[in-house]
Amino acid sequence: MAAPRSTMKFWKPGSEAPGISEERDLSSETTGSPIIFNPNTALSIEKQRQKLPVFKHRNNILYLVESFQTVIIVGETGCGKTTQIPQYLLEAGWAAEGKVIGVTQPRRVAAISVANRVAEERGALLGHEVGYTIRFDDCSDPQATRIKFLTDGMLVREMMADPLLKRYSVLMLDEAHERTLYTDIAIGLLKKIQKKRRDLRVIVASATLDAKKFHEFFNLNESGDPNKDTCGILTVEGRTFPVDIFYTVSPVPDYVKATVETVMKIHEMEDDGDVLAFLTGQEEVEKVVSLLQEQARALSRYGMKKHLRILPMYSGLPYADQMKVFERAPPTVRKIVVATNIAETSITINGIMFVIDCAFVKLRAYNPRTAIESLVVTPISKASASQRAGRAGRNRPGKCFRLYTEEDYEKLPAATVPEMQRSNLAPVILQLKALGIDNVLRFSFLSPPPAQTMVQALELLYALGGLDHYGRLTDPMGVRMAEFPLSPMFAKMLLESGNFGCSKEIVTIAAMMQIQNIFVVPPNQKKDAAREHRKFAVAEGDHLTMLNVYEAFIKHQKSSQWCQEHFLNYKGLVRAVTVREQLRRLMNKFKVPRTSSEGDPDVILRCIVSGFFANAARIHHSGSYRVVFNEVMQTSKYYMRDVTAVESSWLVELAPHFYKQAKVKKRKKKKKIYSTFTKYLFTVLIISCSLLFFHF
DNA sequence: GAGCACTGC
Repeated sequence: MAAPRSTMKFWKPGSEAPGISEERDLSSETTGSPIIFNPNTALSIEKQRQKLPVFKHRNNILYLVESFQTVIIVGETGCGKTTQIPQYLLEAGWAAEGKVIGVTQPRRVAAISVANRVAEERGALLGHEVGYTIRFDDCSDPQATRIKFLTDGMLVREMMADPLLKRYSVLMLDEAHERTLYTDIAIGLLKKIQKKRRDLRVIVASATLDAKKFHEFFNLNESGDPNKDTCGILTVEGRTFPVDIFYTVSPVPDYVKATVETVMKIHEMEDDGDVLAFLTGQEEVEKVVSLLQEQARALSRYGMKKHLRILPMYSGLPYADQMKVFERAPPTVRKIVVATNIAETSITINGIMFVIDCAFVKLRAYNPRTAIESLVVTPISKASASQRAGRAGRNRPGKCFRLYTEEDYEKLPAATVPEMQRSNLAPVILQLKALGIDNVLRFSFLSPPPAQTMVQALELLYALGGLDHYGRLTDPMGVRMAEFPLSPMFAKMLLESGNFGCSKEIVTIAAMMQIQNIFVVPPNQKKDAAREHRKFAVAEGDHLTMLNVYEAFIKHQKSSQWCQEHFLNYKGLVRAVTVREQLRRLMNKFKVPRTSSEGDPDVILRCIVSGFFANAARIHHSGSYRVVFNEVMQTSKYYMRDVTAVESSWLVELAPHFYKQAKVKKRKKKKKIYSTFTKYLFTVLIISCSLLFFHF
């Protein structure tokens, strides 16, 4: 038998431009050397700063910020915009008289690492002149901090206390092209603030593709005379290496198999360099990893000099396993990272020279008709394809193998649909209302969401009691709901828990439901893990099961050893403790009585229904058995996440207007509530939950 | 009978 050979055929289009990536090199910023105060180091930091491409544009940037209310910076990867522009502004006096220069990031780690880097460049201790603010971690000083990095979600929160953001002279929205929910909210709100605060400057850092859209959005000049524009654009070239793009000769029938074959082909034909393969989910990643391990074993039997180290990467992977992808492989080993979309923007792995792109991604989608959010495998956008390719050119020239034809590439949409247009908007609308936006339908959205989704959200908020029938925020219920850093259903459940006599338990359940992957299932220990997990399971459902897990964790002194023995996510549980504390503080603020159900599950379940009544499903034709759920996931089938069985009479009792409405209106309306579930009744019936066992 | 892209407050 010969060593396995690949049959994958690729070709490289003659005119294809190298892959362009829009992202900053986060890893080099995080691994920057520690601060050493000697003149040589200071000099070298200064020299390093001057070598960055953005330095040439320093005066121009300052001129633009002086002249325009908004400046769009098209900053390519590695140009230094994130770390340098705030410092230029500081040096030019934009942080005088106690004002602050704010820079937002979509992700927490990015906010921390960039703040670290800038503090280091200025020879400052983090948290003084340069600081950051993320949830649970405020490393800034209200008096001393001049440059503040924060998550965009945090900026929106700050607007609740300071609607005109008076402390800030300049706000820079970094990575705006990613179009996360909170970046888009911040953008809309900043435009509104700018009309009242002519002195406030906004800098939007974006990729080429979106620059024009941002410009049109922020430009308040209606005269047609470009001299009166209030928004300017500047492009700063980046510093990346060229990436050769290869397409398959013909369409690929199975990208999982094709990924394996392409990895082997690279290993066989190409020079040294690590490989990064993109797939859509955990299952595909593990499948490819195990197929590759088989192939690698076969290869080693033939005495190949170079070995393969195959590593999976997805967010549900235990932390220690995730860290393995960042370890440098010895020269005799080629590292193969098989990852989900986490590797597209959230993490950067050094040393990648080859990228394999399957052309798909799992994205959240929202169906306003059924009010169901789901995860759907979708073709990626051209912007995404280019971002993936760019992952091969960070340290030296690289190659990207696309598992699709050039013709199919041309058919991909230019950009991914912004999150704002594919999410449940109830949390967004509650926030906007709390920020004083009365007419949310007329809010200046950069990309307006579907009207039906807005109406759906308004209806839900009304049913929860957060809005009155004029659509105004209710006081106190709506006002308080908006203050919780949770979705409105959770907030309602928490605020009602005192009345039900179970606030102690409910606050734990709410905190636990914010943590993903509480239960760890290592692929090679599935049975052991399931056995341990079953010990926590209760018949009532997932919510009480999670309560069990949390209470056991506390009982065992939050021991990481204990977590390991029971296949529980230690870091997740520690986070649940912190989240719980924050929620508890808010509940104290709103004087929600501290009560305990003292072991009676019914009050807890009724309280859950008071928040989640809109997420009710019947799981049997007889209609006698009902569940409430947290989320619905659509993969190959529909799955519900975090399910608990409830009495159907509770739904009518605890949400009379919601369920009466369904009865009074025509049959059509009634159908609307249930039909989505009855279709796949059997799926829901059998595979609906993580630990709950239904006995039929 | 056995699944879950990725963030964020």
